Amino acid sequence: MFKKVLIIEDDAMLRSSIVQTLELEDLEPIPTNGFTQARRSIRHNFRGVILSDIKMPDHDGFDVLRFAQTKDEELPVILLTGHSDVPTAKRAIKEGAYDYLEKPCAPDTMIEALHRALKQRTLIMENREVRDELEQTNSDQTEGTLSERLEMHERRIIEEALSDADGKVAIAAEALGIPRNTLYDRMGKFNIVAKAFRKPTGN
Amino acid sequence: MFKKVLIIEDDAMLRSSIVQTLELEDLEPIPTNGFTQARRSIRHNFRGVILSDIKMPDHDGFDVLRFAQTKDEELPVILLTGHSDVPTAKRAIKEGAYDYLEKPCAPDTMIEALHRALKQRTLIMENREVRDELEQTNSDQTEGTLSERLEMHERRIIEEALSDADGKVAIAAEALGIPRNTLYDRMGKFNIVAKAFRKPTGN
DNA sequence: AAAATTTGTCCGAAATTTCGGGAATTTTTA
DNA sequence: TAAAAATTCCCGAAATTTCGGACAAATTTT
Repeated sequence: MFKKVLIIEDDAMLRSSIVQTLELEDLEPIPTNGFTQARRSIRHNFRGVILSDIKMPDHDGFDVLRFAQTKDEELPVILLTGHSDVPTAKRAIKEGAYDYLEKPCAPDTMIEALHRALKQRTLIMENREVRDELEQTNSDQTEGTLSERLEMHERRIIEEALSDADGKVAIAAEALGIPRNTLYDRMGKFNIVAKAFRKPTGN
Repeated sequence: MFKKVLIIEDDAMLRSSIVQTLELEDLEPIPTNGFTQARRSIRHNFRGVILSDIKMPDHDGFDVLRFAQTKDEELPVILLTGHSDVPTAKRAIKEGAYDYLEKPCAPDTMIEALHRALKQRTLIMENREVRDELEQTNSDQTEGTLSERLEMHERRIIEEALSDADGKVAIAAEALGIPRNTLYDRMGKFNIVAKAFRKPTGN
């Protein structure tokens, strides 16, 4: 599970207090004093969540939220808000903020919210990874001649076997259940050289 | 996104109030009056989350939580708790509850928490689906003779082509770039009959 | 109902693949 | 360094695959 929490808070005291709270919970706070400083950390595939004050000198929490959404639509942003700003925070949620915390808030409450956000972020990133993987393995071949597709597959099988056998043709041939000579025949057809598959680790 | 919310609440008034709140938000409440009644709805792959009172005549929220976890480790459970029971709720969170709400709670707050839980549940289920799919397509063949693996693949290609061609061998053959007769040869080898691929829609 | 098209099967020649044997060369092992 | 093993290539016979032609049966179109 992810642990990074990008903290955007101009009040130095509060900021370090939050950092301490998170560190006690084995999270990884990344403290910043405002939007400008935080900006470069906010990027697609950020492996964590954002915890931002809503009211700051230069920019407000909405700036953070909007910027985060341009970088990654599914990057959870939790806003810290004073009691009088709760309606603002609710509006922020409608615009995609993940949650808000009313200042001052109990450490427990903050940790609970962060855990939920981090869990969601982890799930989102896992989802993306698995989907990418699926797309790759699925992009096998959907067009082309039967023989072209079969040759593509045969090449892959042979290369995989050679790779597993550390480039040793004899071993690969046995694994594939064919005589060495036959494998050489096939390799010749596909312009595969065994050397390319030797020494998978180091050199 | 999922919308089901299994409500476990013995107080009929509060229960119907919650139902109304959820319906206004286009969610799908499933009201029950206690653990016994809810039990049969709690199952693996439930497409929603659980919202349960923590203090009830027959069983308490922990019973619900534990039972849910035996059915599905990743089924979010939100607990409704009186003010005096907040410490209990925090303990429940450590045991895997997703969140808790202090009674009486503002409809907005409840909806926000439910949305987060439903979003997480949706992500979890998507994750499972994609992983299953990946496992299937990945279980191609990692062992066996070269010819065995190639034949398996050839069979799949042919069946896919026939399926696309509505079981018409001539069309499938053209798509595969081979003469019709050759495809018949191959089909004979694999015991594939074209009829099996006809009429994919209706009859 | 007749005509036209498609299906499914068989045949046989040409092309390709398989595979054992052999042998020169390189790499690894002892 | 000597021996053992593996690589890479060539050959040729046996087996398999490809593919066009032909044709009866089944289906669809007209």
